[in-house]
Amino acid sequence: MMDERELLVLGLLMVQSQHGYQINDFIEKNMGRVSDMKKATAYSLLKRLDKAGYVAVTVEQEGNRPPRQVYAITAEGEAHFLALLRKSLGAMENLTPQGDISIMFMDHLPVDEVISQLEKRLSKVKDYIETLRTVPPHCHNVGIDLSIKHRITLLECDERWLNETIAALQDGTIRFDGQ
Amino acid sequence: MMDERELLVLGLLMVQSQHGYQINDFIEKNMGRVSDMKKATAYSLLKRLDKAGYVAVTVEQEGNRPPRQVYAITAEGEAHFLALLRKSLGAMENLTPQGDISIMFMDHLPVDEVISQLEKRLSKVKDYIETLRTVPPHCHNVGIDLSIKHRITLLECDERWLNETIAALQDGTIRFDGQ
DNA sequence: AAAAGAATAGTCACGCATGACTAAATTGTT
DNA sequence: AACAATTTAGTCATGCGTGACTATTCTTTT
Repeated sequence: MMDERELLVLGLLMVQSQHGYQINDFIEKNMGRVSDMKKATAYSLLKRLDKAGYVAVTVEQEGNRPPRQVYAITAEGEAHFLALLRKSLGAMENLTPQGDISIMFMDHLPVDEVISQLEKRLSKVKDYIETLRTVPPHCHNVGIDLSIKHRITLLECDERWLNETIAALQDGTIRFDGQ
Repeated sequence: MMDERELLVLGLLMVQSQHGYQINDFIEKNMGRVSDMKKATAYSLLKRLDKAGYVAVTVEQEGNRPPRQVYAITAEGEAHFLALLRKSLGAMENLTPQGDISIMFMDHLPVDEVISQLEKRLSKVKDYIETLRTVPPHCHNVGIDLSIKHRITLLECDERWLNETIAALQDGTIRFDGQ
């Protein structure tokens, strides 16, 4: 989890040196779909990466604006980035997915309420798939396009599962104990 | 994320009062598949829930063993549990899945190395599906069985995606820029 | 019976993540 | 020209999560 954030920040610095605000801005605007990292976290991560020697900081004065820290990846940083990348590519994500705990305990609510909540979830999933579909293809970067396709594929699978589960709850194929 | 852990602990207490060790033991052994919560976290969560009035603590002395805290859910705790459950059932999980950052940056590695890492990932996914398939059905609790089926469904989808992606990388349907 | 190992039941210091805050410069408004 | 709003660029206190540690009891082994 922490590794992934390190990977993301180092990956952005692999393309070009950036200052803290730029990195945060990019994460919030373009990468909002793949990371929920917050601004303060990006800054503290950069500080840690600097201390570890993976990034080099220089201070830049532009006009009479306040001085900014500019972060650039070092040679060790690049090596570290590649090591993290290999490790993360070969690992299985998602060992403990969020949202499944509530499925486990659904028996504690009446069936019709479970159905209406799952319908809410379903409509959110549909909306999100639509949003992802409208992301324009990123020509010079196969990985980004692949990762978006990956997300869409998994969400479509979840959509199917939700539809089937709601149907099974409605027609009584799935029955709660004692209801 | 924190809500899910609260939901899990309160859910366990909905069935019966437990002491800290029992809860942790249950999470580690039976729930290891759905939560990676650690022992110390369970204890600190219980302390917080106590302070919030959602659980009541009594000290129990058994034989000449050291005294144990026994945690029981209160009426407010049950109400809170049901509120969390509704909220979590109706929410879309997994907005930012782990493991996808590395997909985004795969362009930084040579194609054949990407393929071999994805093959590693694929074999882990397959193994995990096998493990989940051997979990015995839990007769009196529809939710638990459903959540396991959900996991398997999503993992099978990921397995298909990995197979397709590896194939596309191998036969050159997907090409890296400049390679 | 003595020592080693495992199970039981926690505590605590430390590190990461973040909401809330600060503060200057720039742009827009009247 | 004066004032407000927005953008830019951070900092900091606080809270959550956990690895590592403590300490007692129970169970084997030798």
